[in-house]
Amino acid sequence: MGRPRSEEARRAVLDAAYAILVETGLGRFSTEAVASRSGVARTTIYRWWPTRGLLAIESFLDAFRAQLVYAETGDPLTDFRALLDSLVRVLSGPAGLVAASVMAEAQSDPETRRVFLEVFSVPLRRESARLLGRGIEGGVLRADLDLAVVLDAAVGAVYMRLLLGQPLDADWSNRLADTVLRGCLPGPDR
Amino acid sequence: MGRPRSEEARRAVLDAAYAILVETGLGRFSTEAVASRSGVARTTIYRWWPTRGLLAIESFLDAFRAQLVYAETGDPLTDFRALLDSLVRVLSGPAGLVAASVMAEAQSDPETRRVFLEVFSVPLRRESARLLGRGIEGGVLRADLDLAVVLDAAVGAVYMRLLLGQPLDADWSNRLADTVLRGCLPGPDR
Amino acid sequence: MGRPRSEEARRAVLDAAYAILVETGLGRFSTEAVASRSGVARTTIYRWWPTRGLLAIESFLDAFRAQLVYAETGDPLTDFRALLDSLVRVLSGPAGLVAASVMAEAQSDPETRRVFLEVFSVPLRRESARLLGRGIEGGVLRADLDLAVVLDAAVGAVYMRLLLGQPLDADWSNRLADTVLRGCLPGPDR
Amino acid sequence: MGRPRSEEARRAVLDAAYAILVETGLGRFSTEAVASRSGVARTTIYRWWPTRGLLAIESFLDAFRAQLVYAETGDPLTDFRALLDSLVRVLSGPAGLVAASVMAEAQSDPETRRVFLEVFSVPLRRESARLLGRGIEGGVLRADLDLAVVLDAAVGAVYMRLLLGQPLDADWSNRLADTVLRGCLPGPDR
DNA sequence: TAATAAGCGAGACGGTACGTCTGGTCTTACC
DNA sequence: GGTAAGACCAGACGTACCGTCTCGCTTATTA
Repeated sequence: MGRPRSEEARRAVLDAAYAILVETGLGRFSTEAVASRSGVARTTIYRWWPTRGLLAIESFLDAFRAQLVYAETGDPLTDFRALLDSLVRVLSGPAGLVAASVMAEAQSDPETRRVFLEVFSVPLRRESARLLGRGIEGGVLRADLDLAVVLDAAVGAVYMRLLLGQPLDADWSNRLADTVLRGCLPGPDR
Repeated sequence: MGRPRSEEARRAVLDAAYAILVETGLGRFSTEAVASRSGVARTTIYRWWPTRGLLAIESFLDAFRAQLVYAETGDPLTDFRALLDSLVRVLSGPAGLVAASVMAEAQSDPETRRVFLEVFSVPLRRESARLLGRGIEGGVLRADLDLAVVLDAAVGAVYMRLLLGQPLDADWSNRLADTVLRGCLPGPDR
Repeated sequence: MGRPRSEEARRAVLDAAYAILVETGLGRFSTEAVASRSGVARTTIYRWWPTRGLLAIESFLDAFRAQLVYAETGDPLTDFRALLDSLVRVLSGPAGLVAASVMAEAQSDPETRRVFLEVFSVPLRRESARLLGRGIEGGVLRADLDLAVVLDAAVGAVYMRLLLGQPLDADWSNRLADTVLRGCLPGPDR
Repeated sequence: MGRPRSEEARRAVLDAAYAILVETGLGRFSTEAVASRSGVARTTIYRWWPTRGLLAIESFLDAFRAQLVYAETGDPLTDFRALLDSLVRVLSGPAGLVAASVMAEAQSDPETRRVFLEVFSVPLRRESARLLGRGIEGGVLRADLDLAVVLDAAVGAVYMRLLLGQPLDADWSNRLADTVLRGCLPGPDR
């Protein structure tokens, strides 16, 4: 009952949060700043986003979702490359700063880490694993592939460059895919 | 001239900073807390460590240095595995939490990022690259290896698991080395 | 709109400020000390009293007001003596220390001086001048009295003894009135 | 034994202290500021002037002494007027700000008050009292004069205007002398 | 003429208080 | 019952000075 939640306020908060993260990073990302920028009262923000981290995550996902391409050409290797490339492309833009902010926040707030894993990291891994799995089934990838570790290496490289502030671009993304996939091809142990 | 810097105070500050980062992470890592725990005056801390991040880095390096093994058996691949394993072993302990804190801090303080890169990341890469380079010279690794990307993948995987709070252990470290090195061996492009 | 100001907090601050000034003088009169003694947050104090001096003045006036007697017997000379006596009596007590503190503070803060003049000094002079004016009208005081200077002499003597830490008592107050008024009586220039 | 005190340092400190008090008042009068302005080490200042107040007093007296005229024309009333005028003239200049600062400091430091009384206030009163005393002896002033109170009124008026930031000039000084002396002349009690 | 004792500049140290910023919580009025 | 406004307590921020404490260097006196 009572007055329904204001969608207007929700949008204003998420937009302001995203903008602040993109423009100035975590440093100036305070409830105070979001409130003043969005014109929404601080109390209202606290009501719906109990912690800074959760607000950051939501504003990130909100902007990130649907930007990631889960294309399906039939060729698992091509699809995997495309997925990696898509990830890199998105993270090289403003959303990258927001993602990095969320990971930083996660270091001091376990709840933020949990939600980040759950809503972003795990689904991404699941999809990637599915593609590689189809490669195995199709015989284009080694049957004894250590899937988890391959994904750690591929995705970890992206995260690392993001967090260290090193450039992410399509060329690098291709070289990453080359390097990772080369170890996944079938063939004799040399 | 003037009164010489107190080595005692320096040690107390670094120890307290390290302990706080290990025990409670960045959340409670304030100059205030370090001062009160170390018994050193807040002004003294500011005199030597102008920002939180630099204090975190120094306390991390101080504890990290010499824990990392740069062994040299003559076999570059074995040495590379040992280095990776050593990195994982150190980061799986308390120093890992401190490293993660520093990386988080680096997201909001460019100076922290710069120093972290300079004093930790770059030297580690340099050493790793040297080992792989010797493998190429010796013919046990492909001549056309994309060294930079291989290191991104190997080290990135470690960073990622660290930051996402996922376990780092010797078994995983070995599997990571297996996976990474497999793609580096010489052989026909398949 | 918004939450209304807490009268409780206001009282606690003024009382604590007054008590500190009385007990230890300006030396230990810090926002910090008032906050800790009153139990009111430092930020709340800053919200309402932007400077130390204004807080001191308000706590002084708050305690001083209504202690000063503006009696009216019909005889202006008697009333003037009573006013002077009343001033001396009040300033010889705890409020005297607070008044002295405010005057000291006024030496380094023009705003404090301005407010002190406006809310304390000027009204006191106005009332005194009114009494003496009625004496002139009634013919008991010289018509060519230099009112401003007479008040400078009468009130200045009180201020001076207060600031130099010399005793203020009824006997002295009477002698002061005698001395000042003697020069104000009508009579031939001798 | 040992190295003798540096007169150069002493002068530099007193000059700097005086200049600071004149230019910015007590607000910026810190040992730090005096040290940095004078080029003398902070420790050296503390060696010779244990408290702020004593430094202020010394720098004041140093500049004030000999500015005050104790002329002696033979006519005590004229001499008294001259003394008052001289006091007003000196205090209306830069030394006035310094004197006011010292009195302010005296409110939080009893030692400062004691020394101020001893080296400035008491000698001034003594000289003034001597002049008025000669007036009584000569019969130009009432024999039953309340000397202490007359001086309180005369000097107090000057102090008060100084501390309240009100102008001190020769005209006012003459009117003050007129007003005060009028009550001191012999004649019937009216 | 060397030792020595005090003065001095430099600058670190443990502290206190500053005035500001932000975090969360609360209370009130309005919608 | 949601929302805006804004007060409240709490506590960290980075800075300015405080008064004390080593230091190493300088300068007279005295042995």
